[in-house]
Amino acid sequence: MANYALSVPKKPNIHLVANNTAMASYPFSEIEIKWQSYWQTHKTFRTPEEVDTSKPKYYVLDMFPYPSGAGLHVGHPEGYTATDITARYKRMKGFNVLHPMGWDAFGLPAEQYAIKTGTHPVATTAQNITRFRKQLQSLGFSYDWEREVDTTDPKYYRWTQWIFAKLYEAGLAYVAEVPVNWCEALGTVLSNEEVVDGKSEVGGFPVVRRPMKQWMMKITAYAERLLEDLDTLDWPESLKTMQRNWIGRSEGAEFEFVVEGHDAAIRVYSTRPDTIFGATFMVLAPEHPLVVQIMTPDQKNAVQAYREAAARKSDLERTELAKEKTGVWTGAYAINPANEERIPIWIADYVLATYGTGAIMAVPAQDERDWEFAELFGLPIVRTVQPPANFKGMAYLGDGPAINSGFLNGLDVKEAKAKAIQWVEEMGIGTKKTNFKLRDWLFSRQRYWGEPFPIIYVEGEPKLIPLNELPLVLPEMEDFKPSGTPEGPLSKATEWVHTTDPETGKPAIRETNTMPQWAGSCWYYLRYIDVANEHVLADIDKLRYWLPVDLYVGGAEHAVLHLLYARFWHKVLYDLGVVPTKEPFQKLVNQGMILGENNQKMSKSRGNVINPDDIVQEYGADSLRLYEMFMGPLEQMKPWSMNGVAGVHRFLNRAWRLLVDEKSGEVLVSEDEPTDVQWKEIHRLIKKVGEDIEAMRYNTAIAAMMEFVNVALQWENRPRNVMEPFALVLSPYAPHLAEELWRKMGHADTLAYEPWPEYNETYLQENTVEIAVQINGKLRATMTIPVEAPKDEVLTLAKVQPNVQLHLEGKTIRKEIYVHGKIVNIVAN
RNA sequence: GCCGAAGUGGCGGAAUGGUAGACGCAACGGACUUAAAAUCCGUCGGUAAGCAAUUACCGUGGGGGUUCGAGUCCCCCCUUCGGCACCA
Repeated sequence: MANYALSVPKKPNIHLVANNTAMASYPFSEIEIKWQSYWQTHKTFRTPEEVDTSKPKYYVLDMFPYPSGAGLHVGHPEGYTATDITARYKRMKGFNVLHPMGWDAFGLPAEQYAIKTGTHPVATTAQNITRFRKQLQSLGFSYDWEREVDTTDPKYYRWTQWIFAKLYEAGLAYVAEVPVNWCEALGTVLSNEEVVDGKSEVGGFPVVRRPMKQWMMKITAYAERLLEDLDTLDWPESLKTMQRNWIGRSEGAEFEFVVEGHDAAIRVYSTRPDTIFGATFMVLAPEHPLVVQIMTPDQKNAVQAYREAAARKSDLERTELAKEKTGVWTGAYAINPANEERIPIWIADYVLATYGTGAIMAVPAQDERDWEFAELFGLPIVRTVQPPANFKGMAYLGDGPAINSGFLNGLDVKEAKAKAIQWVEEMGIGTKKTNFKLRDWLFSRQRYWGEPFPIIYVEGEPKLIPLNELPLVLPEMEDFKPSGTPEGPLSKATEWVHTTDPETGKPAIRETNTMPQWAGSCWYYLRYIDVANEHVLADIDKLRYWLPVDLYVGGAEHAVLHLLYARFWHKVLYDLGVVPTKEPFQKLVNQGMILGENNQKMSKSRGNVINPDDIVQEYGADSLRLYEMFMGPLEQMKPWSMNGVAGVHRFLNRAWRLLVDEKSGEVLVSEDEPTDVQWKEIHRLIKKVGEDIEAMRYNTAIAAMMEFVNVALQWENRPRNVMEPFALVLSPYAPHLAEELWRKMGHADTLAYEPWPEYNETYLQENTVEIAVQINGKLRATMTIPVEAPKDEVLTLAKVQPNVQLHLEGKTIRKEIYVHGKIVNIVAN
């Protein structure tokens, strides 16, 4: 999950410390510590286990962080501040709010640190969590800390294992032989990220692909639903598109070509069965099982050599490096069932063994890849869709009438497709078929620091351990070094590995792989709802009240994997009746990345990393929160600016001075009845800030508060009826400062549950308004008029403006437009 | 290559089709100060004219279009960022 481990500051930023030692500030440190401890001791943000369910609820979720040794990054508080503002706002609007935080603490860095230093991951994880919690608390986030989850806690991963067991029982978890990146020199399996150009990232040792029995999750069984239900979600359209592409649904037909001289047929998948008359050759994936059977003796050597070369290449090499098409003829022919033509059968690695049937009918005239291949090897090309007259390209993928296609001739693509499918079915050689790009999910990791599988092998067969034995706890180990075999480090815990089957008493061996980091993050949002439940993953009534998550904020890097895996598990749990909703996250927002001051990605090597602790110390948490929101729209990528932080800090100082006399420390509110102008300003602000929070336009709400303070500082008095609402609308953004002002204005309690102030339209109405006067769309004057002034009067007034008269001289007015309260446009020539 | 998002002052960014540049930063001028910091007041897209108030023209990546009126809507193109990458 949110992982900024790579971009870590070790030293404090020098220029930051030197910069603003002399800025006179309100006593932010004192105030922030005071209110943080108040909230903690009063359990201000505790969401009780039993809430008044007649009240509306709001579940605001952050992507929980990986507690790296580096501590918090300024990227974390961006999304966390946004959700905190919304959470605080919703509380004031009378919602029961669930706003939890936890730790995605399994994973590779802790294990690697353990290998390097000999410190157990349990110890480093605990340390890192303590540090992260402290840092988050120092920013004044209104989390209910009694709902914390930690994916490495056996009380938590007991349920991760339980969900795995349910998936296994449902036939959605299975064992398959899948290649891993095996590095002989390091004696370990590497993740794809750890392999660079076919060598290990560490040390540059050769890496080979080696098949191994691993757990897979049958996410493909849910492909259709994962695709369909995207339509019901309030997610960014771009993200939904990414998921749709990832799932990659396509419709076509699967049908057979008979191999000449063999009792065999090649099954192909095509989305363009209408082009079957143009199939001039066939291509099989090199791994296709039929290859060995059909290759002719004189082609045998070439075919075998090609197959071996392909087997040596990694997936990456086969796609990224192989721009040029390659392939070999098998010597065999197939019969095109549409026209009875003999067509050669080739093998080539541009056909993937893992998609469709691992074989295609090649139609070069209507497929760019096939065209390229045909040209390279001099294979025939027959157009079966008539391209437009001006068509200059090679393969033609567009619509047009079928040609050279027997019974399909003259039909457009859509009609021809339907008829071809019908024909294939009538001939009994195939059927209509839907395919997905989505593959099953490789769920095994050859690591120590992850959830153990609740699986034993008895006589080589996998079997669930009884669920009442959960959690199956990770064995204590001193040595986390790779085992030297493709087995994970757990294989070295011999006593743990060798066990007996509690049912039969037979000797059994435990699964030594562990689950991937995704497992724990797939369902953590459920556990927050009922964090201490020892009987079920979470109580169904509580789930019914709180689900779905109303707002989920996190980085776009999880657009596909985490969000797809979590949706998958959620749907499985829905089918089991464990959760009441089809989807977990109703609304989702991706925060943009924060760049360094030089507009580059923050990283240690670039020396542009900003440490939140430094900002808190220098300017206070409220300033950090405010700045993170003021930088620009949440979703956008944007660079850090230390001067910008100082700018919002100055604003908070002014807000403080608006209400507190600097010399005496006395509060400045008066009991005067506010003037019309004062009413208007505060009601306008209440309206603007409320609307902006609802729309997550946090930056413009802050601009409005700045405008308000700038105006209010000019006033001679500070009426309570204006200043109290101001403190309340400021509070979601700068909660410490707002609480302190609220207290100074004489309130004994926290403002966290004060009702959000209401604005009154009558105060917002103006008597006069400034409008623009244009001639032919160009601004020539502005004038102030009574709001209710009728059109004739406004136009008359507009025409007597000196500059307007000047521009109308010698012209004839053709048209006069008045948009009420906005603009006059006179068209003249 | 395909899909998606975005291009506005020196910078971050504002603008229900209706006065482009709110708010903030930086810069510059001034007040306060022995001095500096902090604070406060003011100027701040470009060009030209004027002592000046001001006025004219240009200006939201480029080119067309719709409209009384376009940063905003439509078409074409360019650039940047993100995702996918032989999925038949």
